Amino acid sequence: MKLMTIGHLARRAEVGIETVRFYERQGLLELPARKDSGYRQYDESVVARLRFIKRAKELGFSLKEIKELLALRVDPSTTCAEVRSRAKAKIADVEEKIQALQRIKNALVQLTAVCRGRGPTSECPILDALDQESEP
Amino acid sequence: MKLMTIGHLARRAEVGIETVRFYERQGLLELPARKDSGYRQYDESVVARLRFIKRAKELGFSLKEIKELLALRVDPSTTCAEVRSRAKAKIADVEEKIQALQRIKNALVQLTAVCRGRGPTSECPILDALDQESEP
DNA sequence: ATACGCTCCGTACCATACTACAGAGTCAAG
DNA sequence: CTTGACTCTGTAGTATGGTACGGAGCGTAT
Repeated sequence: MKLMTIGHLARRAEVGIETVRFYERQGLLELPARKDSGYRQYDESVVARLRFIKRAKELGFSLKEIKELLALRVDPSTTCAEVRSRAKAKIADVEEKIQALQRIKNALVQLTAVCRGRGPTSECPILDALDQESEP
Repeated sequence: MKLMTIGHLARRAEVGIETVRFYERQGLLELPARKDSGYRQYDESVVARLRFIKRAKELGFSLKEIKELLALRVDPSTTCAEVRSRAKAKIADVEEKIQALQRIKNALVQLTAVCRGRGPTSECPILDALDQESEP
């Protein structure tokens, strides 16, 4: 198992070194192994973890929520039923976001279709389009 | 056209009064009409605008991006072609988000399916599930 | 063996997006 | 015509999520 330094990890995951240490303090990354010198040592899997954190952030999840997503697992203090019920709640959450985005996307599509260069449009076309979305 | 005070507006859109004034300063809401007393007067449409801002924020858009979405319209300084090309860029953006959420959702679904109460699971099942997503 | 880059820790600072006053004026019910 | 709730402006404070030092030690290529 090849290990890497914090600098390599940060470059591979496209985040800053300080961000890695920040996430460690926030409990989003486990405490890594250390060399005798005190240098942190990371394995491959942490790259995926960091990329996940990055993507989830862009999707509007807070670090606290991301931590919860990463913690969805069975362990001595968490039963399978608990994990399942938490995961189901997250799924509902994610589905809501998908639907909201879908509505925004449809509104944008409609906006490009309606726009035909015949002069100024309404105050705020995207809201008009969303309106029609909800009451077709 | 019935007008409402900032307090009514805030309650209807489920945001704080201070938030309304903050959005006004940030240019997300137009300067409202005022009574002689200086009280702001809002019409119905601002409720929808605020709700849109609220939802978009939960989807990971910054106020700056939300402002851009609301500004997608033809006016004396913006041609239809410009609006269309900006809208297209936003659509691509939104589609990416939808896909990323879909992957997370699939990973969560898989996680609930795999979890069968046979003791501790891996370090981080959601990342395992996302892995399988990308290379089935 | 030394120079250059990397890493360590701690603390301080930053941007974004609110949230909470203070002190004064407004409105509307009784 | 007063009382209690609401609104005004301006400024200050908070939470989140980083980002940037400073001064020290580590690592390795020449």
